[in-house]
Parts: sequence; C-alpha cells; structure tokens
Amino acid sequence: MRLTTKGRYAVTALLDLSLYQSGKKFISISQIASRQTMPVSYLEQLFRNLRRAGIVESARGPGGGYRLSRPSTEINISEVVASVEDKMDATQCGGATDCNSGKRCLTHDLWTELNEQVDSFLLNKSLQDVIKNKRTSLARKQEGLIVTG
Amino acid sequence: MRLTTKGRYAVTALLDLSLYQSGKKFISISQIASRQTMPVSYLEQLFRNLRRAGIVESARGPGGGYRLSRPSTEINISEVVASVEDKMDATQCGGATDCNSGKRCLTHDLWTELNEQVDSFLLNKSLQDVIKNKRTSLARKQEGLIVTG
DNA sequence: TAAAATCTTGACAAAATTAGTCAGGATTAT
DNA sequence: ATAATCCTGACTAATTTTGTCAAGATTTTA
Repeated sequence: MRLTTKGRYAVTALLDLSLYQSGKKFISISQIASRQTMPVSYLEQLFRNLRRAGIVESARGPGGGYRLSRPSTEINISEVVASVEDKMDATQCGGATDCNSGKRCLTHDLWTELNEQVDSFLLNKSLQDVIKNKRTSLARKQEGLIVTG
Repeated sequence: MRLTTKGRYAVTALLDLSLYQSGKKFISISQIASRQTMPVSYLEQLFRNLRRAGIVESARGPGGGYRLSRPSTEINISEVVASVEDKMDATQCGGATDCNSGKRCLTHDLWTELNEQVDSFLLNKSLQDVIKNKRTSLARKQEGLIVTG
C-alpha cells in the first residue's frame, strides 16, 4: 500500500479545486499553491498525472488553469491517489500467487485482504464526501496512525 | 502506523515461530532466517523490538532462541507491526487537530478515518487467524461497505 | 574451564524512495 | 507583443528504509 504525502497533496489540491471552482471556471496552480501552502512546481508535477488520469482538465494562457472534469461526487479518492502514486499494494509479492518459490508466502492473503480494505474504503469515498465530512459508522478512536508505503 | 517490509518481515517471522515452535521450545533466529529467506542480522534487529514489546521471550546460549510469550490467538498483527515500525511523522498532520494553522486541514478526517480502518482490521486479526486464513468479521462487513448520501 | 551457540546492542553504511527544483518551452487572452 | 498560464523532462536533495558490522553477554555442554 502506498500512501505518501504525494497522494495527500493531490487529494488536498482537488478538494481546494472543488471548493473554489465555481461553475466551469479554471483555477490556477499558483492560487492552489498559496491557499494550501504547497510548492508550485511540485503541484505542477501532480496535476500532470491528474490530467492524464482524466480527473482534471486544463486551459493555458491567462485565465487558464485546472478544473475537475467531473462533479466532485463522481471522483473517488482511490483514483486520485492511484493517479499520482505508483501503485497501491500492501503485499510484498505484488499480488503474485506464487510469491514464495511456487507457493504463497505466509502473509500473502493477509496483505491482500488489507489491500482490499483500503481500496474499498477509498473507492467509496468521493471528494464531495470528504468535503461534507461524511464518515462511515466505524468509531474513531485511534489517532496518529500513518499508513505509508 | 507505517507499514513497510520491516513490519511485514516481523509478521512473517512470528508466523514462522507459531508454526515451528512446539510447546515451550525456543527457535533460533538462524532457523527462521533460512526458512523465510531473511537476513539474520536484520531479523535480530526486529526481534529486539518484538522482545521489548513483550511479544516474544528469549533465551541465550545453545538451545536458546525466541518463542511467543502468548498463544498465537492472543497476538494481533497491529501490535506486531507497531513494535517494529517507528511511529512519528510530526511533519505530517499526524493526528493533531490543529494541523493547518489552527484549523484542521481539509483531509484531516479522511486520513484519520482511513487509519482507523486499517488499525481496526489489524487489531482484529491474530497470528492464528492468519495461519488459519480466517477472514475477520470486520473484513466481511467492510467488503460490502457502501457510503451513501 | 573452554568452546560453541546463541542472544544483545549501538553505530554505521548502502540502497531506495520521496520530495522538490529547475530551465526552458508551448499556448492563449488581451 | 506581452504576460499569464500550462507542459515537460531531467535533475538534485533529503529522507527513509534496509540492511551490515563489530564487539559483547549469557548459557549449555563436553
């Protein structure tokens, strides 16, 4: 599973877009960068990927910038993260079933199942859900937990 | 909690212990290392942490080694991972509620909630569950989870 | 007692990954 | 024409992860 600040930046940047984009208006990277305190050139790199993934559209020139290519209800967090991170995968073996000399490694199913968990969670969470702060029924009790790759 | 190959190694090593430890017998690191194809000195480092966390006990000298200090049904994956991964990451919004100049950052609750998901999953999964390849009830629930509204 | 098997520890080094920069170019509104 | 913006590839810096190493401590057994 890979979830680093890169993915978090991407999600935050898109939330900013969702919040400040009214109608079909384009928002420039420099605006997002200054509002969210992120390096402009790093954001450019991320938006490159978001654009390739079809999540945002761009326009050059003055008045140009980026906007969501779909409503924020129809963009889920999983695709956002996946577009900038290489791959979400908690297994060592990358999903191969013969990861340990022909057999499954002892932990194969454990990490596969964890992957399913995380992906399922993020797939079912849209940008709009995050904005509205919708939560699942699971109680929140454990803070400070960081999942990274 | 971070999840890297370090944590995965630790889980695998303990599964090996669970499988090959009969009764109160101690298992040496070199046996685990050769069975699971892991560097001996890296395992030593991990077992140091597992021991401090009270997950395994050790004995020196010939016939010495490590063994689980509790039945494998009573050791969960979360504590295993937590014992070898360093928790920290003050730079990110690691649970602080004032992570963005006094306010919560836009994604604060999202990542908090994801971390809860992951931790709940790993807390409810024992070494024995992994060996028996049990799916937890949490897992089954999560698979059908749909966030509505 | 001596030797061998094992754990114990802290510090160090190599490798990999992540984060971020840079310079130059392309496009477009005004 | 100019200025604002996106676009791109390549590059470096920083950090983290993944180990290695050397020296020591403890225990069993011959």
